[in-house]
Amino acid sequence: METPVETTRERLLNVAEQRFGEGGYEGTSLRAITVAAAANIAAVNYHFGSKEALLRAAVARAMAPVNTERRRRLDQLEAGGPPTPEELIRAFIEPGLELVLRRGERGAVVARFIGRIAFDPSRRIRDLYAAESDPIESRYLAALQRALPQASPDAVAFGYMNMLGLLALHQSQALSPTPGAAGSGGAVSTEDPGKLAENLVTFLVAAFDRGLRT
Amino acid sequence: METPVETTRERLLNVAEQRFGEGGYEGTSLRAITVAAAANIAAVNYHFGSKEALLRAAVARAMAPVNTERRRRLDQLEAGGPPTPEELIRAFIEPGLELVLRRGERGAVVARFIGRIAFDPSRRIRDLYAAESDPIESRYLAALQRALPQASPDAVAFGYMNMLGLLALHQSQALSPTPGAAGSGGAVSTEDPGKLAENLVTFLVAAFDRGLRT
DNA sequence: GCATAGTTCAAACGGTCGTTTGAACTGGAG
DNA sequence: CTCCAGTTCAAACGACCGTTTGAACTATGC
Repeated sequence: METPVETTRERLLNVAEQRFGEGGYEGTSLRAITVAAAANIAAVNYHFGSKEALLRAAVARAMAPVNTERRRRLDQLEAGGPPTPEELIRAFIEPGLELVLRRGERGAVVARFIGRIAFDPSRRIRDLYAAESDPIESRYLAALQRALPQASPDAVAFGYMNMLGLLALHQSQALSPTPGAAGSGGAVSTEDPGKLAENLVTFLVAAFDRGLRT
Repeated sequence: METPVETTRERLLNVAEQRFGEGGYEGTSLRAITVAAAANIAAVNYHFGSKEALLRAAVARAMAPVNTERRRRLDQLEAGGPPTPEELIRAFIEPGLELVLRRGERGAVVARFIGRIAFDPSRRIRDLYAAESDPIESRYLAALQRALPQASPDAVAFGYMNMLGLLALHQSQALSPTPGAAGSGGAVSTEDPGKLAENLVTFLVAAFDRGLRT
């Protein structure tokens, strides 16, 4: 088996999503990234052009398989009869959690990266994430509206935003309490990605079914 | 009416929660804060000691009335019969949204500040928020467990974390879409704080009632 | 051999960061 | 008035930031 040599570009992307996921965009320096990636600082500007362009490339690479899987599931659902709310929620949540958490340690890094960037304090950074999931968003909204005809467009959008936000929070692992905190002794949902996805779907299905007024 | 002269310390706290709420901790410089507050840079270290201590003081001041109101509501609920899940959820959500959003423009700034800090990318910053709402958290968890005896402790903690996360996301206004985005044309929930609180409570009550397995 | 395009490198650029210093100002107490 | 604690100030500290430069290295094609 030939050694799959990682290019400098790949190492930069790998380290970038790890570090950006830990400290956020502003809280992570290019020097910290390039040192960890065993690359020269100038390599960032050579391969990507700027710090923000590096982030953009990392977001695009991380979101690509998630978007592909979501599109595939939506196509499949719409090929059959009109999908139920639960089927639509599954088609959104599971690609975001399972596809990314199932493959060991590295998947958790990618998930945390996506979840953090989605709710970065800076609007400009959040928009980088939004731009990557933009086209599929209106498809979900339309499908949810058809599956929930009694709910107003505002209510559907409200539910969709809550779903998106909760997913991002679990991806970013920001909901796991501080190890030394007074509350529960940890392990809220970090045990098994599959179980987390199942719990989150159940939670959201109940909320969508009876929690969307007007 | 005598002029209520703002002290330098107060102006620093006011501007800090505004700027930290916009750009996050790492993305906001002390110089940006002190210029907007018409104060000298050294005033921060004189009155607070460091940038992080300024943030800590701002978080404490912003959370104080919310925590007080939550305690008051919990006391009142536990004085009567065993509270329902809806009553507990209201006692958590409404102090976080109404108490802070009802008083005009300034309340929205405080809410955004709290919501942003609660999910700052840096663990150390998030812990500053957690430390401020620490003692009341176990009270809520215990009360929720009593109100939902059929749910496991893990499930209750899962629901509580989702509630806390969704509240913070709405407080931070991170769920309002980009003005120019493809999705809904904005106004997901920004219309009226009271309506937002009502929608969020309804959403969460449904999720707690039928969405917590095991 | 030589030329060439692609990549890496050490070093430096100007700028901004949080923090510190020591002097200047302020207003009430003795 | 003098004194003094409390506060504000301009200026500078060293460190780190993202970005740029221009030379050095690498590998492939002729």
